[in-house]
Amino acid sequence: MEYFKEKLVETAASMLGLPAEQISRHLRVPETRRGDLALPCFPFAKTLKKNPNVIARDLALQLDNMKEFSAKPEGPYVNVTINPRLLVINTINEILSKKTKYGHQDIGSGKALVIDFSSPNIAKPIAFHHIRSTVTGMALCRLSRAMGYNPVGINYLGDWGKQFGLLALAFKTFGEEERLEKEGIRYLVQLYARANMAAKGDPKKGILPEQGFDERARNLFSAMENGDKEVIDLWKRFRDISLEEFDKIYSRLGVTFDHVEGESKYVNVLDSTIDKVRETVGVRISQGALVADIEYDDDEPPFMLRKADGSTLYGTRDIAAAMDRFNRFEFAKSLYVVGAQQRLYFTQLFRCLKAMGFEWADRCIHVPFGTVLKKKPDPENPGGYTLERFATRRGEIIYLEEVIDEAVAKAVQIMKKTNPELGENESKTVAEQVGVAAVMFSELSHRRSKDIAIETDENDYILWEKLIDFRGQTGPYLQYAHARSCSIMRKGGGPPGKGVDLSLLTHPAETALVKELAAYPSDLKRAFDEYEPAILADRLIAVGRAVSYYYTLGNQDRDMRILCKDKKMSNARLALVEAVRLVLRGGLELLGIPVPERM
RNA sequence: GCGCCCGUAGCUCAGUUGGAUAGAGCGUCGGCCUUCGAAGCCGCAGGUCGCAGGUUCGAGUCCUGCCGGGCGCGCCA
Repeated sequence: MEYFKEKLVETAASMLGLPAEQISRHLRVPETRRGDLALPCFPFAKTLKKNPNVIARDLALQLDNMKEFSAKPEGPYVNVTINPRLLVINTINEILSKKTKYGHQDIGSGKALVIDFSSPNIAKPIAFHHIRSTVTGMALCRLSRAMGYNPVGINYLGDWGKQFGLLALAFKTFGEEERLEKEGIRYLVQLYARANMAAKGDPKKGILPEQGFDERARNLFSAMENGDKEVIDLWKRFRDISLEEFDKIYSRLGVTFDHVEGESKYVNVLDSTIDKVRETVGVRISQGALVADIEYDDDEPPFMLRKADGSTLYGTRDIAAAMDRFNRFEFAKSLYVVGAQQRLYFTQLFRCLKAMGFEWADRCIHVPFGTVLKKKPDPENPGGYTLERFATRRGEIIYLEEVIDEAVAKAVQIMKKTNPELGENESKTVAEQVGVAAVMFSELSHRRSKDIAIETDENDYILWEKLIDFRGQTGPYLQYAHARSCSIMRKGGGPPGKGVDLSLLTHPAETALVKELAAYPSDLKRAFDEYEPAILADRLIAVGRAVSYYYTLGNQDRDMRILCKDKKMSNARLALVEAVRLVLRGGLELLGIPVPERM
């Protein structure tokens, strides 16, 4: 496809005497019935001082004479159809030779691209909302590798901060050793909820905060920062318990990191970090706290480095971490896949780094995403609904593990009916893969900026059938399309060797399918450029749809089957299906979604 | 109150950075299993693109003002 676009732009540019860039900016994909590419000529009318209809007519004439295209003017548009024979041959051959690396590029030329993602807080379980940063971050790692970067995935644990003072205090005052031993992280959640209650109370329920609890927690965190052994030992236990729990989920999701490190890594350099800020941008005391003296908008809260009680905040640790990352990796880009709530925070962090004189501050990019909300029926407005947050501080939480389990259970159920002949082992593996795909893909199929609403009934019971679906635009749908392509390849004896006549592929369903494949590379690039894996997900859905339709043609008409009587035709179709298989597989792998060969 | 994000079919979302008659999935209804895998395919119905102005050859897309929702706005991360 890129070849044809370039060819078109090149000829148009030389004919009109305009820079190629100006042409390609306006090149469009029109409605399918009009052709494959379209060039509106309004934009050139002014500079060339010619009637756009005339420009279109002349251009169409020229393009129509080339072997690559047929073209006709329609008013001020040139509609171009790529020679289907060439497009089919060109696209399929390219895929077959590049395999699952089709569409990959080397714009990164091996430079490091740091991705800070997942980054859960210690002592809290991985909740459903963590799916966002985790899956998006993983996909961005793989996408950046496909674009020639060397990704450095960092799981930057929230393993330092006041909440550990709170938690340690809770454990010391009313913790039960046996329960911590047995229940692990789930017990920590309860402790945390109880600690929060003690510290802040619950105005809704009329519960008052416990006298002095919050202050004692704060003191305990200060003690931690000063190296108090008893608290630190406790903290280490909480951390170990958490990491063990996290690993279970990461391995189910197939998520890996190049580095797992947390804020605690920087406790020893906090003073020198603050000194560095002081020397470069300056600091001042504001309401007892130490803040960075950068430029602020009106009413903007200051960027805080040290609280009035002397303990530090995450901002200080993030400055240290950013410096450390640049020193270690000399990154070309450094992405922070973190919720949109922290937008203001990150603009301040980057502004501060920039003011400190680090030119690489411009390479730091916050990749934000929307919030996970609860959507439930509105009792005051029948038929309507309300959106609210999950009250994690009160212990209200959806465990990601639970969601995956639910999806896997559903996959098991379906597979009992549809594919009972799979052995027990494979069946179990595949059900896991399908369930995981359903959960992961539902995240990857929306633009990051959208909030996610989990539907519940009026009693907060999750409507699982709305959350987990295997039909339509889903992960399992793509896995299914892929598994069928594998099945056909198995029955057809694998991809054909040399001497395949791809020019036999002239059926509209075949050329339509090839066009979906041909659009893959540019969408891959765009998915990376916009840090938006959903663009790739959409592309794969389009391929899946086109190939599913194509398969179905063989139901009515045996001559339309891939494995038809005509050997030459069959070989050509096998080549096409192999190309589809490679694209689906390559694309799903980039999204981090498992790709079973049967299901 | 101020700032940022979102608002497109009953629901969940696309819409290639300003181009032609706004597209998918789910759901509803109706079809296709003597299947190269029905987790599939086809069809019908469903839209004042939140509202009102503006910019121009052209606006779902840009600007302004409203409306609705989300998020943020100092010692949490």
